[in-house]
Amino acid sequence: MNDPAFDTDVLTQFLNPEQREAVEHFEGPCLVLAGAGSGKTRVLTTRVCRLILDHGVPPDRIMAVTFTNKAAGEMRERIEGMLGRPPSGIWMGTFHALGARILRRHAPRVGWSRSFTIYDAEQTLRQVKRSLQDVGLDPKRWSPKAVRAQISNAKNQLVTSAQFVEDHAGGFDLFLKNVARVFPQYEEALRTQDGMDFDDLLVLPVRLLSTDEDLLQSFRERFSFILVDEYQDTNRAQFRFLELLAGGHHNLMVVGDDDQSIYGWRGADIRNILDFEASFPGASVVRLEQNYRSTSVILDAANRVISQNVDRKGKTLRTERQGGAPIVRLEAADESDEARWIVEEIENRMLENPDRTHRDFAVLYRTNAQARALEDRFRRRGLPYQVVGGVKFYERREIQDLLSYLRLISNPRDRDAFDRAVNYPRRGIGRTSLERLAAFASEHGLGMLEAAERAPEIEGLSAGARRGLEALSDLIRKYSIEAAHSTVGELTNALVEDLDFLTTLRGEGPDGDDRADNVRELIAGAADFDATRVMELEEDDRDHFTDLDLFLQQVALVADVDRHDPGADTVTLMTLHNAKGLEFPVVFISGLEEGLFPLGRSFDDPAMLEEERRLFYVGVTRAEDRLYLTWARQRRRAGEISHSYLSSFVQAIAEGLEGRQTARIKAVSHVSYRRRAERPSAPESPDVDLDESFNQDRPAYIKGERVTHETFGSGVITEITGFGRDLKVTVDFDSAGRKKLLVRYAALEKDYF
DNA sequence: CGGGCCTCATTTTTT
DNA sequence: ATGAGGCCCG
Repeated sequence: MNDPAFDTDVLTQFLNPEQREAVEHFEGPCLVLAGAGSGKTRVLTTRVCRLILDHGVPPDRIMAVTFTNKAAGEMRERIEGMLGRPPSGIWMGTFHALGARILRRHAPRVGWSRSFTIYDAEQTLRQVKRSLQDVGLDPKRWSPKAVRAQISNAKNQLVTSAQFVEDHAGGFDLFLKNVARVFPQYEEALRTQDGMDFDDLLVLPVRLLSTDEDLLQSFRERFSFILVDEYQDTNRAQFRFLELLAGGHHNLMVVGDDDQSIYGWRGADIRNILDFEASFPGASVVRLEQNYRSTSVILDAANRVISQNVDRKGKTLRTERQGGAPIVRLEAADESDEARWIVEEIENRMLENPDRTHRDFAVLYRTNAQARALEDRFRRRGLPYQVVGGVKFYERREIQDLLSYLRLISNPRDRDAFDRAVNYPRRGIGRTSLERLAAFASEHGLGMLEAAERAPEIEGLSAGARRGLEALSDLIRKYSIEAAHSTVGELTNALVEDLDFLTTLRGEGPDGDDRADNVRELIAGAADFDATRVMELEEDDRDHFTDLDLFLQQVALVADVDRHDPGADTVTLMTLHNAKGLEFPVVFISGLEEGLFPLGRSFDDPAMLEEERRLFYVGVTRAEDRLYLTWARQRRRAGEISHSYLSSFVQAIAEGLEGRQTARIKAVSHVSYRRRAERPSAPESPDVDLDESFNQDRPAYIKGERVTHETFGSGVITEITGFGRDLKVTVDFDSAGRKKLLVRYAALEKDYF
């Protein structure tokens, strides 16, 4: 066997003194303030190895919390590489995944079964809607999304529904009063369906650990060493979770960067990291300020940006990579002009430097909606790309439809799954039948599926509906038996055949083939699924869950970034939030316009503006060699064209930028315009009058006039209604027939022939 | 009961 | 512009 001491020397010999100090930290609390690109993953993994090799800590006494499942997987691999064997027994994952894992064992102590279902955002929203209706509130009047946000907020602050009712039921805020009505009903509904929302995965373990002294004790003994990555993005519930687990021994190492705290809107509390030393007295603090990623040009810009923030611990990154290519600031006419330029620039860079491949490039943006214009260009140009996030695979309609069957097989009380499955594919069961079924179910205290099994007893059902319900319940029953001894792959495939799912999809019009492809991808994913890899099961867990249960548990917790494939040779397109923790040789940050980034809503709140600035900082520090900051003078947003000017974030970098313009800008720009666009006198001014050439496409329309539409072709205006931004025209198109169009959306051109 | 048409909101970021 | 959901009619 190897000599452990030798191993550790090898592991630490390339670390700098600060990194080594962190790695060699043994017991007690420790805060590692790790700047971007300072090698914190390396520190974390090396420390885990050192605990195991030098201090003889068994791997199963270690818990490591990461921000994404992917990060957990990578960490596991690196540890395995250093150790020369898999670190079996170590608990590694996101707070949510670890919480779920605890609950998979102990949920019965708080009122759920061990095979509870995890509801994603969509399912949660529909449950909120049902709950609104159940307490007699109109979901059209009280936005289910706002209610959900309020409930989620409360949970992340560890406020129970009872507490919420106490605080708000008698208050003056009508919205909060209504939430106080829905909240308890929502909680109860989830529990009777054996379902949990994401927040429950944090809240319930905390409840479990703070009410069950013996259990807490056993967990504290089990996990003698706890490591947390991305600590700056933890919220109240997560803090409490750590506080409980580390409460006895205080062997807690947290790694984070207050300058990269970007999840305040999700309840993350930057105070967790700023106040760590107060929360855990005697904590040692290590600062990692040596950056191994970026050139000094990029790092200087990053430092300049973040130094404008007040609420921070303060640190300055240094790098040995002096100099570097200048940061390019690009001005484009609109979003497609911007996209076109980015695509061309990537091609040029690749021509110029044959070592560059597509995977070296990333295009980042503030909002998912911006992906569209970019994607458009990439596709047209045939440049390989992958979009991370946006329309999530598991949220696609056809995937949800198919999953609803699997979910129903796994948990027959899943109401949301029932609602979906019963309606798709159509089987002659309509609204009236479902109302009858629901009435029967609540009358007899049954779930919907159980009620469906007793369809023959239900009054007033049509023969067709009765047959349909029986068919559904037979199908689910058949597969429930099947699930006990089949793999998910086999099960899913058989189900798709049985339902004739693919044929149904293909018959649904132009998207049908795409949707069928997605379903096939899901089947392939299910076939690939290897239950033993999802979680290291402990002995008595193995026979407790079916393959299907485990598959669904995993599906519920995968994030978008988890699906990012860094090995694929494609350009990566994603939001700045998703880019956290990643790095690329060449980075484009697009849409750098005041109002978009920073987002307009943050203007009146200094704390929000600081968070936006941290987000920009995160973006800038993703770049290794080259950084591009692009913006467009006008952009379609929410269907409307908005005019804007360069983001104040870019203006703050000021020096050393290489200013460039697209060909289209060069063609129309004049000096007076540019001066105003880059240095606006006041944020509210430069709306409409920026450039005359951009306002010419607002002609007055006249009845009888001929116009051309991009897709409908040529036609004659027959009617004009509304005015201002609601101006509508009715056009008789020569080939497309009569259409009513909103002028501000439809790109109509006057036809002069 | 189901399909088709109309209306409405949507755009901040996500485990 | 686009997608989802609601409403109406066959």
